[in-house]
Amino acid sequence: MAQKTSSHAGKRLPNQTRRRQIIEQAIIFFAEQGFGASTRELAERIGITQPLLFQHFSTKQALIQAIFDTLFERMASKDWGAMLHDRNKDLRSRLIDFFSQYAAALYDNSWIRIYMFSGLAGGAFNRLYIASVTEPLLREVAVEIRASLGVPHSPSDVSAAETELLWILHGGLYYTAIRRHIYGMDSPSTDLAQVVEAGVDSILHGMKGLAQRAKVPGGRKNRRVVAE
Amino acid sequence: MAQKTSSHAGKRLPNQTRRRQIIEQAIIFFAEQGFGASTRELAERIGITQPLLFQHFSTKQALIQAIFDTLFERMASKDWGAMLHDRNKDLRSRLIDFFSQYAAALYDNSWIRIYMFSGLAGGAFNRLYIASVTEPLLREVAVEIRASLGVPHSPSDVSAAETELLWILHGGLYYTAIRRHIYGMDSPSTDLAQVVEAGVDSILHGMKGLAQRAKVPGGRKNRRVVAE
DNA sequence: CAATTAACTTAGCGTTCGATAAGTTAACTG
DNA sequence: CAGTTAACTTATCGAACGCTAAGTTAATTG
Repeated sequence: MAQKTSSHAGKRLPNQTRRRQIIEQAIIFFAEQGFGASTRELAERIGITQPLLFQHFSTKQALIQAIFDTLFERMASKDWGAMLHDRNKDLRSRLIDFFSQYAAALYDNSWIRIYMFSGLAGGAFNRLYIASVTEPLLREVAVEIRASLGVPHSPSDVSAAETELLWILHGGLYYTAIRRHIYGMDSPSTDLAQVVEAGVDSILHGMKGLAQRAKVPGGRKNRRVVAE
Repeated sequence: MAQKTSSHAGKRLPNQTRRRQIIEQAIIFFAEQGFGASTRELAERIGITQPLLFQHFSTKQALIQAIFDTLFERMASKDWGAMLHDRNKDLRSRLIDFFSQYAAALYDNSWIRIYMFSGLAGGAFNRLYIASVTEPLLREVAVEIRASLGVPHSPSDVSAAETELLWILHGGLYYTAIRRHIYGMDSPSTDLAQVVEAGVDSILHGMKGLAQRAKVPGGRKNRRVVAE
């Protein structure tokens, strides 16, 4: 009764081709509906019957795992680091470029919604991604900033406070994308580039403060002062 | 097998008391499991039978709506604005206090998880909350910062770019909480207060920059009064 | 204490879910 | 072109879902 969504009708596809097609459509489908959505509706959208899904993936969870593997591979294989180390450009331009492109990729291709669904489900996917992609990238950023400030800039020199500050920028851009594309709030008057620019400038100043403060041993651990 | 979570066993409760108990437990339960979780398991956790839920809420969706109403009321009734306008403290202290407490409240009481589930489900809850709570608060923050910079500081003077910069800080803190409490990544070496402090300092600098360079031509809604 | 009310339970309905088994047919091969 | 393989469908199972109807029992009232 239901008709296929694919370009031409019920062709038989080689095993691996069909498998890849299922994964690609499942990424889009589960990103929209969440992992609780039914395999029947997914199959209908692909234009196949539901039991065929289980000939390529033993369980629904196995299909979801294949989605994670695919997305992880896709994001981890990109080379954002190169953009950061291009010394032909000044640091500020490099950072703006890096964060602009990284922020754009974060939303693209259903990544952000799958990522949020996964985090809420409690699996290890997010921790794996953060530990092996995001954290190293932010550390590279911190190293570049420290280098341009003329302070020691081996990876071990980066303080936790500096990393956290970069996490604020990263998370802020992340949340900006969520607000626009998940919550459906459009901020019409500013574009992403402008936001990234202002964010990078702010964080650059903050990093400078942290780096200088770190030189002084026993730096300021000020508690809030409610004074008078 | 499962025993009631309440203090003492199967007492009969007056209508409104039971209703409130169900809502409170449902907040915790759905925050953990998502709205796809079953009403049977919720009932078991409360220590009642499942059909009793439907004597207080006509449908599962009605219960979820009651959760939204309760959480919205709880968050919107707090008076964070007062903290911002306390001129006995300097601006920086006020901002650090404000963002510290707001960030703490964001995670507390299952708020952040319910909020994320809701956003992904596509309802109007998040847009409503942002428009009536978050946006006004950030605008108040921007007004206070502009006031301390000696530039025009009526609410209409706040540019979109300034709001977006504050959104980065807000989103960054939000995402920090997510990372710690949803993804289960603990950043042991820094506490939230220190992160807020660094973030506020960075954003204060960024806001100063934006306010000064505000008369860039080509801006859409930028009717800037600043002369220079 | 008997009668009434209201809180709560027991039993079960129709539907949808993930998953399986068996049968069908398109595509390849010699 | 017959035979084999592999891609795909039909039909269905048991479990879990939201929700309902009818009965039971604790608390209240005169």
